[in-house]
Amino acid sequence: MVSLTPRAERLLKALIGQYISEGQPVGSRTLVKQAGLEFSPATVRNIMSDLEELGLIRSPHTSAGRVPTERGYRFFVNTLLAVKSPKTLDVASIEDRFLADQDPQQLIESMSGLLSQVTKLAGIVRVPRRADAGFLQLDFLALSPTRVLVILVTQDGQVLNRVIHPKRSYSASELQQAANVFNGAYAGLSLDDVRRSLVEALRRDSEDMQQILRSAVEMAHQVFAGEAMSEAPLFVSGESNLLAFPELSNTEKLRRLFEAFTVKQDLLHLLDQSMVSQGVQIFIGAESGYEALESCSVVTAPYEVDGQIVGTVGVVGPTRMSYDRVISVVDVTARLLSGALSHGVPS
Amino acid sequence: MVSLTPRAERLLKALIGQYISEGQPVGSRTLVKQAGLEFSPATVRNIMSDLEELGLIRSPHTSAGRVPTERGYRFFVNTLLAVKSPKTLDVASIEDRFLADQDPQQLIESMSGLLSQVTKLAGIVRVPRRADAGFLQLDFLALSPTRVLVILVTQDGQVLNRVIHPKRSYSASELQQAANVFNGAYAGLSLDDVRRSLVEALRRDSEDMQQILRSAVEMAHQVFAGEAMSEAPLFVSGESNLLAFPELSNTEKLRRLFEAFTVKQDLLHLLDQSMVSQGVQIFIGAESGYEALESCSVVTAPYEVDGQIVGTVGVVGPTRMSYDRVISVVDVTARLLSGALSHGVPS
DNA sequence: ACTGGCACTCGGAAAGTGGGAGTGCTAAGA
DNA sequence: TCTTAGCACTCCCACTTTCCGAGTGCCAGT
Repeated sequence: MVSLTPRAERLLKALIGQYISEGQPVGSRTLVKQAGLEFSPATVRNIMSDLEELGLIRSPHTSAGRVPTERGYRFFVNTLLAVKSPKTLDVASIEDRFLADQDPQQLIESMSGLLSQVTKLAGIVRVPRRADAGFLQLDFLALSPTRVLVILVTQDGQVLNRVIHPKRSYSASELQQAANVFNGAYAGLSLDDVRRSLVEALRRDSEDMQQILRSAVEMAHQVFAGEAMSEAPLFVSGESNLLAFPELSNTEKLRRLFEAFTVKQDLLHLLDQSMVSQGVQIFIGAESGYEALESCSVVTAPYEVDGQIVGTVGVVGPTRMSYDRVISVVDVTARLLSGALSHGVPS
Repeated sequence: MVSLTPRAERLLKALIGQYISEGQPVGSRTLVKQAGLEFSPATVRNIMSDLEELGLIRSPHTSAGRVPTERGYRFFVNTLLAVKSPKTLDVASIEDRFLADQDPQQLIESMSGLLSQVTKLAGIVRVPRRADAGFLQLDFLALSPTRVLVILVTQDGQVLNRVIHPKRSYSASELQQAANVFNGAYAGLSLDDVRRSLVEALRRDSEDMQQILRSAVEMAHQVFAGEAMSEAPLFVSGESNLLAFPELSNTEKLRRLFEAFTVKQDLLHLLDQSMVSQGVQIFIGAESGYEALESCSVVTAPYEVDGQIVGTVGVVGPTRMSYDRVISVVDVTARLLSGALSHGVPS
């Protein structure tokens, strides 16, 4: 890690701050005026020259000012950024969202909208993978002689349902009994394990299985094999906020970016990375490793249920974003979400 | 309605076709060559002049070719467009989507993605308003002593669920009984009517109500009053396809448009309009009445369940779109969807 | 070590230029 | 009377030229 003189640090910080708020290359004169520095433009130029050698800033061309490089941003967030305690206004508007009593699932999904509204950037949220959730119970509900509603509930309160058309019709009590037997047999496993067991059970096709359990397994399998189970667990909101940034108005870049929002693959990988460790993580520009995100930064923070990291919330915006504010917003959102999820949702 | 000589019609049709495929103003010479017309550019110019007077085409400036006006497009789709029977390729790729056995709800929602993929434009779908659906049954499922899962099933197969925290804990059999009583009391109403009845019942707070029904009403009310009931019933997919069109690359217009996709209000109104009558409807440019859609056209078609119109599918794209193809795709999608929904979903 | 001064560079806006595509009009031909 | 060839005209667009100003780097003086 580079180390700078205090003066150079101060300068860099002022420059990045100015560039973030204005979006224009910053010249020595402007910087002196704007930051109220007590030395002259010429001195500033010398220091800038040093910073440029270190790769922290660069000039778009000879007679423009300087703009931060990705490395500059990185240095900035690593060492210069006093993580601001979030504006009370922001916290209040975030907390408001948690007052509404909601399903955990819905609450989590709504976080992307919340983040995009507060930051005016794109909000993203990675929800817990369904397949990893613990199996709580299954129920069969007869809708009509040919249609049965299968309801799958996980330990963390997610609910999945699907209407199936069983081979023969079942009475309500048969269904009840099937559910009971099934729940007894698969209690405590993860959904993924249950799915595997079901496939196994069907493959063996053993005659020794209770008739009623066999029916339950067949019906349940239709739910566990369904695509709802493997759906990409990623939500994005407020993409259109990004249209406001001139540095992203390059049509081709924009296309790539929106493509990434649609395909979700890359973002998902990125969010998976951020789930391995705690606290806010920041991917600046090319650091994410995905071309589509090259002039963007991603700020993420994982959230937990009862101490276990289960997902991530975050924000995507141009590299020129208010890192201090965004970081604190993402951080507090993740914390509040963890809190709301961990001690249940009070009504 | 204007009437044109056959020759003028032919010319207009060729011009619009050419403009749709190339996106450039069309000149007299180009038109003669491209459309293989047997008269000269000069004649074409004369006819164009007439068409311009009628307001069907216009020149962006003196020495450019002509482009269709909205009125021109309107005339085109109204009288010149032989509604092409859809390409077998398109139909096949659409039908493929229906093979997968799905929830009606999911099937409907997936239509927006389907339409956007097939047309390379933005696909939209208005799903049936939950509040209008017929109430089929309600069930209570104890998850834990303090949490009860309420499952609401409508006659058309939609399922809505929510976890609530009742004041006191109920046994499984109590819940069962409560559900039975409730279902008996409210059978056959629409969800909206049920909701109203519940509010009423709670307000009267009558002592003469059975204790068990009263509990059921209280718990049910939490579901019926929830925001899930009033959620905007509109899905949009493939917005990013629209970035490919140069005529929409104007950043401000684009912002407006994407804003409309996010807010949904305006689009919803538009789709509501299209639900009143059968068959494909087309809103060209300003015809929609919404500024955000000013250089866009919207093609919609309602879909039905058992002869009742319940929602709409559609496509949003630039006014310069392949109306023939888009119309047939939207039409066949709506038909296939109606079909799939009406005789149940075979597995 | 800092600063004022100064020559230099370069991008971007403004103004000028030429070419080409397309038009409208007119007059001649079918 | 309708069509067409010819022609003058218009106007955009792409290209160059010019000019200005912001900003730099360097040097010499404090």
